[in-house]
Amino acid sequence: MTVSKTAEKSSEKPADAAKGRKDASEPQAEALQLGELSEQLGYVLKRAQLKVFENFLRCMASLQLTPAQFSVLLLVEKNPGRNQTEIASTLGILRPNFVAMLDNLESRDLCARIRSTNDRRSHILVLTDKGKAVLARAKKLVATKHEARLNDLLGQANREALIGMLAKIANEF
Amino acid sequence: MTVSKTAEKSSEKPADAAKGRKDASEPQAEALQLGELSEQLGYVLKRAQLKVFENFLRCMASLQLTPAQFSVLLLVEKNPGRNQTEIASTLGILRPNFVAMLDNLESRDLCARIRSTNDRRSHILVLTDKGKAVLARAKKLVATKHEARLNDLLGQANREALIGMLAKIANEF
DNA sequence: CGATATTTGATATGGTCCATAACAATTATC
DNA sequence: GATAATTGTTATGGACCATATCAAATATCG
Repeated sequence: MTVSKTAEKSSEKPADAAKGRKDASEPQAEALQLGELSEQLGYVLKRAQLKVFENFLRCMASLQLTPAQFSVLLLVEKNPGRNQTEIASTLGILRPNFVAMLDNLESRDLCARIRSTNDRRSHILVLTDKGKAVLARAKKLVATKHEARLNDLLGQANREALIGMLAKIANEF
Repeated sequence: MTVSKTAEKSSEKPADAAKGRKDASEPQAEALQLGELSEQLGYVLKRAQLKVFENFLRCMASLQLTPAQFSVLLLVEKNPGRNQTEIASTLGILRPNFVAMLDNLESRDLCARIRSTNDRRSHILVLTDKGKAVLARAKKLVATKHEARLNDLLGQANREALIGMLAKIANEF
């Protein structure tokens, strides 16, 4: 799946569908049974991921950062001086698709491509001062408005357990 | 993100990138630090979801069913006699996008559209005999080859806890 | 050294999924 | 009975993903 750009309109709520479900009375077609679907790993994973990305975009509305862009800034900050191929492949982004993404970040003066002196084919990536500042603000927003919501919902211990299990799936499944 | 259709070529491994990382010696650019990324809910969720969908497609290769198609068959089986709007919106699929999906399933004789006698605008959805048979085989494949893998990886208790937390996120985040 | 192969960033292109607008047929509403 | 709403559908555009290909630069190896 993918991130919807417009973050504001959820348009179609997964469960509870088709009718506004007012009060009582009225013809009211009864709700559909999800059945085994609610136990399917892929189904619930996807739904959760969509909700999380949606919330992320809302939290980042003031900074106009998508999850993918945020991950690039984070990785470049943590690993300054790496080239496009290294950053992209670490994030699972194919090099051709990374070009437009960098064009965007560079045009907003958040990061910069610098020709490497060792290997004049490659572009070294670094965050600009503005990029560092924006990333700092983004981190705070994510921590206070996004990740904090998980604690409210699951509790600290469960949140950590969840992240751990997801990481294990991502790495070993 | 989305499901890659070709299921076989992972092409870009997320972590451990850019170099085959043979033994030792050689210039060997050291691995990048993921840093805070590995603690980001959205990042790890997305990565896990991709891996799970990838594995799902491999398990279903013999039946040629995508996660989305599987969910449609499951829902139609559980709720026979519903129309396209009801099934689609329950799954979070927009009606226009559901048309081609049904065209596909119907052309493979897995499900059928039946003009409703009550409301001649709507199409009632049902599984064909072949659809029921295929779905039965799909369920077994998913249970034995897909979901079972979660137990091997996390254990029964953790698996149930994970599904529960993801469902909670999907519904309440 | 020099020919060949490889790597890097980039472009072009096609596929899939997602979202909106609009339409004809049918039904609901008043 | 005129108007509004609903259903399935088509058309269309955007975002994301994947492959092939290219020029420039570098690496490899005879």
